[in-house]
Amino acid sequence: MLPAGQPKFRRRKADRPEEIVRAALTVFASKGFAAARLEEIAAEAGVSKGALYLYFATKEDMFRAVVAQGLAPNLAFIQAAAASAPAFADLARTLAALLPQVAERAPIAAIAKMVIGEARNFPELARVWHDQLVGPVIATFAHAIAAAQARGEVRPGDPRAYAVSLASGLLLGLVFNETFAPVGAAPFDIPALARQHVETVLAGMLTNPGARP
Amino acid sequence: MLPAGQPKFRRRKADRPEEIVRAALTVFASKGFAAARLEEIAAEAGVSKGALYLYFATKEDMFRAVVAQGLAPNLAFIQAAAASAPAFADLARTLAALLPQVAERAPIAAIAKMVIGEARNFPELARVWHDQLVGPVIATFAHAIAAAQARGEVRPGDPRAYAVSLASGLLLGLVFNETFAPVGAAPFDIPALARQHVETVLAGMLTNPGARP
Amino acid sequence: MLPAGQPKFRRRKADRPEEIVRAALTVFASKGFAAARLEEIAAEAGVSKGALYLYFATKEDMFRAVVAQGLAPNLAFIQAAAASAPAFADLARTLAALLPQVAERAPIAAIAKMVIGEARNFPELARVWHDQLVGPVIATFAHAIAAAQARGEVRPGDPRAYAVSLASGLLLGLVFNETFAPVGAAPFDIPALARQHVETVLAGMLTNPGARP
Amino acid sequence: MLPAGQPKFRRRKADRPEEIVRAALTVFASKGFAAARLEEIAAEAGVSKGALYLYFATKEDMFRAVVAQGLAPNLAFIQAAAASAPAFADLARTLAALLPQVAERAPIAAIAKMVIGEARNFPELARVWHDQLVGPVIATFAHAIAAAQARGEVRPGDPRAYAVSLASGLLLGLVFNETFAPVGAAPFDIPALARQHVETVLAGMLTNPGARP
DNA sequence: TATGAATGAGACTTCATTCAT
DNA sequence: AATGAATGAAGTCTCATTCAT
Repeated sequence: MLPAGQPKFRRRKADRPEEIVRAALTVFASKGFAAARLEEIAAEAGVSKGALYLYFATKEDMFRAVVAQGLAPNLAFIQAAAASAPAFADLARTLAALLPQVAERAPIAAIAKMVIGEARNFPELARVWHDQLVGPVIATFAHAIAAAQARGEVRPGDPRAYAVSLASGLLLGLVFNETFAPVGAAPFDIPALARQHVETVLAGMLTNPGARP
Repeated sequence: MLPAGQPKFRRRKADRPEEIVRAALTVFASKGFAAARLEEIAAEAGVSKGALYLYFATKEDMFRAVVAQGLAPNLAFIQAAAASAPAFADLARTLAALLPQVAERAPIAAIAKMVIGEARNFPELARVWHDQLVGPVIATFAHAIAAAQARGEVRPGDPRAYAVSLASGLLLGLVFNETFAPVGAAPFDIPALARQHVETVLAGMLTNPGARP
Repeated sequence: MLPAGQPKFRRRKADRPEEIVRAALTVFASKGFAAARLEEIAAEAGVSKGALYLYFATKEDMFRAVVAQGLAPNLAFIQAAAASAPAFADLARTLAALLPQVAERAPIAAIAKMVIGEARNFPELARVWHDQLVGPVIATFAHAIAAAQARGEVRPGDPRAYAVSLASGLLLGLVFNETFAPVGAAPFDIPALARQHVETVLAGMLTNPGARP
Repeated sequence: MLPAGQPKFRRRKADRPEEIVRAALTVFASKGFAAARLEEIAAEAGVSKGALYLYFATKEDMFRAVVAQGLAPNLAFIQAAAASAPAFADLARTLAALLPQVAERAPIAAIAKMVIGEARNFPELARVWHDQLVGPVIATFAHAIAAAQARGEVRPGDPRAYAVSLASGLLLGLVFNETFAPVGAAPFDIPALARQHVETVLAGMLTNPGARP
């Protein structure tokens, strides 16, 4: 019952969907889709249960929005990195330095966990993630690696497998921390792990690994 | 109703728990804990819903049994491997050759996916898996790596991180296949991936990687 | 097994129904009909669940048998007592002395509690108990009281109500003990309570109560 | 489906718990706890099954609420009566006149039947009823009776047993009507029964019962 | 006759979704 | 736009009853 024209401290309704998606991410990531309760998401978002239905038709739609929202920023990021295609080793090192920062800011790991965990229940999401993010990233790397092999910089071997090798250390570290740190495991220092892993894999891939930093 | 000769009841009490756990694994692994329906598990096991409760008190107990059952064989396997500590590189190569076979026979990947996905909902399971399997495996490897570093065989660096680097390629390949192959992605050849990954990482770790196979 | 003709220590199958009814009484009396589980009755009777169905078609039949079995002995007892109709006061005193003994031996109170508690669920049983036991007993007493009133021994008043007054003390005492003694209440000494109650009521009923014992 | 003008939802949160308890009392009293079905309670209360869980966490909680609700009014009533302790005989006569009215308005008998019938399944309820209602009432009466004995008004004898004798007629009459009237028995006129019973017992208790009304 | 593993209908309970306010 | 009481379908779990042994 504020006098008209005084919406000073009222939250903008335009922000609501984003707030809800953020809350939903938190709950979905910790409980999984089926075990997540809309009541908890509503509470986390600071709105009523009914309000969720003003922005999303169903719980599934909310989940899709969460997953989709995790896609866009990464897509842009990766494409930009790939477009600037420098020497392959530099690309790898740049990503190894940047990705941990991204992972700490954006909830990539949480969303990836959801995609992996619900892939059987939401195959469209698995498909979208593969077709738009995971597949292109692997292809981009594999392409750069193949080019480097042609130039004699990288040893023979399956370029896609090399791409997996490069990315795997960071991902496994993130998953380990997410899964076991809450039950008392000593967490990994993700940036350090990423750095060591990429240097190690690069040293194993390159024909002339001499120039180690 | 039933065709003659189809006994309505079978009496195989001793076999039932194992059959049910196998069926439960299938369903839990594909749907997750919360989305799995006991009706489906019962159908998969070829028994009635009620029969499940002759062997497991609750759905949660059934899940615990599934996860616990995935633990024991791996424990034995890993301990045996670690006990025979040969030169570090040989150990790594041996495991890289054996693990893909194990992973294809036993549903390690499926169970690991469940542990990761439900870690927040079943922290005891995450704890058991860490304390009894994941933690010891990492520790065993880290120990062997540190020893090799002391002998000058392995370059400086965090031994636990090296252990993660070694294992990560296989695991990421398994997860990729589990997640994206059903939606049309080209699956990785797991043994080949494991071999190339371990060779690459070893080449990057060892001070004198000359002796590549 | 045993050589034929040597059934020495085997329980007679002729006793089974009785044993089961006894066990059923115990369980029904403590849990009520609906909350009683056949498994518990079977365990109490020392037989398997399936064996119950060799003697009773359904759980309800078992309950009916329990209630019916509580009926017969009491019927005979009461009719014998009424047949010998001496001076009314002596009848009352005799019963007041005998009934507590009966109540301690036979589970009248337990069965009565069941009849009262399940009267809405098993109206036939309530009807049988009323028509064959409770009604006749009240009628017998009311008849004797009316005769005593005609002889001037008992004051004016509703004979049926007088019958209720005479019986009520014992019954309430039994119910109190059954209900509240298990939760720590000091139980009543039933024979003493019955004696004092009957003497008190008689003293209030009789025109010349002088001859108190 | 619904006739127009019949709102599907009513919003009466404040009234609901009371309505539900009333409905639950009806059903629990007629069926007993275990045999009562929530669907029937919901229908009786005019709400959906799910709505019950907005106000009570479990069926047991609902039962507890029903029993507890039958406790408070009686407590107040009895305490008020005992506080005004006039000559003992007057107290007894006053209660004999009042209690039947109370019993006809409030469902004391129904709730008492439930407490008795479920005492073994819900010992806490039996304990609360004893400690807060039945025990104090008996103690209050016994105290008044002992005082009257000290003044020479009441004959020797166990005061607690006298209290039971006084109360028993009314209670047995109520139970008889509840149990056997539905199957065709002639019901007792409860106020008349209570009056005659109390006068009879008083006449038997008092040393000088001359002043009979 | 006796067993007890197995069944399946039915109960309690949860929660995504609706809608009067 | 927002609320939250209310719904009802669906899930977990219980247990009287059946039947191969």
